[in-house]
Amino acid sequence: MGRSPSVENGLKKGPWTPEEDQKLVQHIQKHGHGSWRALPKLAGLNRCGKSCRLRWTNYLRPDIKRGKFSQEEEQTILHLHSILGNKWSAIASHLPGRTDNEIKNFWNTHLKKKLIQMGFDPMTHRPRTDLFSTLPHLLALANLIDHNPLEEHAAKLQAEAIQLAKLQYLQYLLHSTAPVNPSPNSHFGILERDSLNLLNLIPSIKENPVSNSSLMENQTQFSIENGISQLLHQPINSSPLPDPQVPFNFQTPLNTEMGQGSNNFTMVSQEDNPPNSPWIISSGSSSTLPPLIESSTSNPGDENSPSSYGGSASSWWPELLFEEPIMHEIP
DNA sequence: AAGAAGGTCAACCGCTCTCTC
DNA sequence: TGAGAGAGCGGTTGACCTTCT
Repeated sequence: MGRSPSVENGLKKGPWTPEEDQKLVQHIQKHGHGSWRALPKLAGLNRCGKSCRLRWTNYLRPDIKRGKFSQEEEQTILHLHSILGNKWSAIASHLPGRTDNEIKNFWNTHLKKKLIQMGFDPMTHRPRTDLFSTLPHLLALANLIDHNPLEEHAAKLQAEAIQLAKLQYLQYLLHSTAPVNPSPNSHFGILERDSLNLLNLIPSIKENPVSNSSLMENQTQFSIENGISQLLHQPINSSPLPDPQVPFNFQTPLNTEMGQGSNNFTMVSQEDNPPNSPWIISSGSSSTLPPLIESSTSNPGDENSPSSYGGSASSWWPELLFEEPIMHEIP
């Protein structure tokens, strides 16, 4: 493994021999490493100090833990990576006996691939923007009973995604059900019923705290709890104009029709969206279903604009079934 | 059984950060 | 305050290993 031995500037490179290891260990045990640059000469090694430091910290240190990563360690890495990103040394500091190099390798060879296979962006830990192509994963994860750490992590993220979509739609409904003088016979009554039904879904977030820890620890990411709190404290008859305090961006005209049939949506990449919004689903070419969110960054016809994906809302959000077309008025 | 393809991981490279003078 | 040296970090490489065909 490693590289073939070579000599550059009189210094040896490549794999370490047992003799070299022994010299390095004996020297450090006796004198400490001191200056790494000076160490090779003092230890009688024909290596550069950097190579010695790497060999010691990644392989020879007595407190190094070898062997397979446990499920607990795997879970920790996933969790920390979702917060810290590729800060391997920072992640390693939370895993006694594991080196940054080892964790980095484990990530690149195992976890990253698994996340990709499950439809997640390994950098953001969010479902990839092509939501409809990853729908099968999403649905499969909903039925997970296996408590594999990765699947658990994935399930949390997917649950978070679904709950976020629900929250977005709920807020849309709250805005759209803002009657000045509600009448029991008006269409608003139906929409209020839908809103209440949606509100009933919310406790599932509290009961099943999705990625709470990571979201809470990473203040730059959207917090579901904050979203709920803000949502539930918002007056029902609030202005239909977007509330800057609410992390969703509702600028959708409300003279759209809730109904059946396929609808096109555009998933807008996370990078294009406000920092508080993990992603945005914007309206696409069809208007038979109210857009969940109108994205200001979406520009149909523009080549650089996000791609459109066909799909029906009820297929990716099975709990929200529209039994009858409901018209609602422009506030 | 043998070659190909893909996976693994130790080690290197180059950049950045921190410390000292 | 700026320059230089040393240390640390993340990305990449490439030889060996394992699995597949």
